[in-house]
Amino acid sequence: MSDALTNAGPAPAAPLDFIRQIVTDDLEAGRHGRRVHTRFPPEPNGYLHIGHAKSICLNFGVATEFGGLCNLRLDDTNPTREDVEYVDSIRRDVQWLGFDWGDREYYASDYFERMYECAVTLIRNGRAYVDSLSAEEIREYRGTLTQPGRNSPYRDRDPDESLVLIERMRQGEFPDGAHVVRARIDMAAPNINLRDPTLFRIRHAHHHRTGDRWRIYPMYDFAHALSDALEGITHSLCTLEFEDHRPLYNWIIEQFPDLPGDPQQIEFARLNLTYTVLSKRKLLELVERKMVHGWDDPRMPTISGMRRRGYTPEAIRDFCARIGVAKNESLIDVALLEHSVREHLNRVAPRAMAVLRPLKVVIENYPEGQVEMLEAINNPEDATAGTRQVPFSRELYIEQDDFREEPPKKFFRLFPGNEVRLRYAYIIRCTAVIKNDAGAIVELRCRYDPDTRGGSVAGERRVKGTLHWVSAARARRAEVRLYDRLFSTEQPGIDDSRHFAEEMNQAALETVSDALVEPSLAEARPGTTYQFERLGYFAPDADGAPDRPVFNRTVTLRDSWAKIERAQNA
RNA sequence: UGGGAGGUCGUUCAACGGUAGGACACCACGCUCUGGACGUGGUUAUCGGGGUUCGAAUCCCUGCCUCCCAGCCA
Repeated sequence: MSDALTNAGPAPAAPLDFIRQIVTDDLEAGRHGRRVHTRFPPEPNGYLHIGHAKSICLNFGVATEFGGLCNLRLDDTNPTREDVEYVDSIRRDVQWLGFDWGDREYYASDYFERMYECAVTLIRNGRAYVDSLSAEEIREYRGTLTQPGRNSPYRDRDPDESLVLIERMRQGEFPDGAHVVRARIDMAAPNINLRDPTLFRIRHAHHHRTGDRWRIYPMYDFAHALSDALEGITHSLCTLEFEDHRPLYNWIIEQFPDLPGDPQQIEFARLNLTYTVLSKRKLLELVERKMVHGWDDPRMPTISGMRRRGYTPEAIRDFCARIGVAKNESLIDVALLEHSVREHLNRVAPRAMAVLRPLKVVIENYPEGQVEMLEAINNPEDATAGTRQVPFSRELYIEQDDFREEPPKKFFRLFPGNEVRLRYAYIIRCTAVIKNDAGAIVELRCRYDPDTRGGSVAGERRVKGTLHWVSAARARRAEVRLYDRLFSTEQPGIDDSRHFAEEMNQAALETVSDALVEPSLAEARPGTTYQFERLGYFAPDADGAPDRPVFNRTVTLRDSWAKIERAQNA
């Protein structure tokens, strides 16, 4: 990973968000030994998505801005849901986003032994016990939101007896659910998390890292607080739904004052985005029910999906900076994400010409068999990007949308008798329209003006429209996948009278199998996103072959003609 | 109806007792060999009611609305 990119981020710009404000105050007050140490703690039970990107940018951003460190911690305490495939994808995605955790890649499972010892300590101190109620009984004893719970009959079990039981639980002597280790706090607490929360449960399951060494696994609240303390975390940033857990988090931390860290948990609002879902459960369901083609389907809001779609790490980081961090529960307009993507891609994407729905054009007065190489600018926003040669010939293809036999108002493109410029080439005039027996337009006859060649000073004549095109003889056939928003409703799943999948956008993927692209695109490989002029940004997909490239549409260009047309039709 | 949290332009973030501002979106116009980009201008907001204060989005009281919590998930 390059140093330049490592945990890239500008100095914090004023004003500070509330978390950076807290960190600033902590530093000034000399808290946490004047250190800043955060962590990004995903559970490896799914792929990372744009919501995680927010958390990643926050945790790594805060750490580097304040001269601290951020750990990557895989929170792998539930072997029944987790998998190495997810671990690998998480490492890949965080790195791709541009963040570096150095050698601080930790796993909650590395701490199982210590967590076990902590549980034993709590039992010895009378702060925990082994409960032998069933899951259903525990639920009944817990009470309700408005009624206090009741003590379990095992709550006052002799610590020595609990000690024997926890050891036997560990040895695998009991089936799942037979016993559980619980903290002894307060069954009447108004905060349900304090009503003797479970610390360890029995799970006869194979763990992706610890194998079959353990038959009991710690619960989130216990594992998370201890992991933070063990790693010397100072600021433990998490989402709002854990606000209720903070008293328990603090309780656990207080039980073990000898641990290296004295972390404080701070909660912020998770990201919600319009026209998509950002819950691992729902994303997993889409994958498992094969409603999308895997976690990295370009329609998915996953990091890997966005990467495949052609989004850049810079764009995603910019988006995360723009949305800010607060405690308001917000729903961000996906247009903001698309704006960040366009803004970055506009600066860096090499331009090329491609025709999605070809319409043949014959330049009647252009010599048959002649091929002329025209110079095209690779990126008008970047002078260092240079130029390339594009072949021009008598037979071309333009976009079907760029011709209308009967032009609507403000239609600047080609129509009978009208002149347009062919990008980097000549001004042409449409002289005839050729149709098949069914009346469909199959070909245009045009004449060009040799004095208007692109780039030449002589060609100063002005026309309203400029069209992109490809040479019929030299163009390559390509498959283009046109992606759009995954859901057709702003907040899929908000209406719980129907399943969220019913709100999927059936037009989110349209495959164009016979697009034509300029020859230079034959070299295109995944990793670079191109701008197809006047159409949008497109990313080469690994599904493509040299003779059959495949491109994924990242996002369209802003299209003011589409707006005009919509207004006219309205 | 227990506990926790939150209400500022359409959306989102800011304003830390002193002119409610930015970004996105939207609407005009200009510019353009991408109807892209860029430039200029514009519309729109402090949840309601009281109070404190010279002055309140900010402090106090009160009401209303929204979200989260009853996994041996995280």
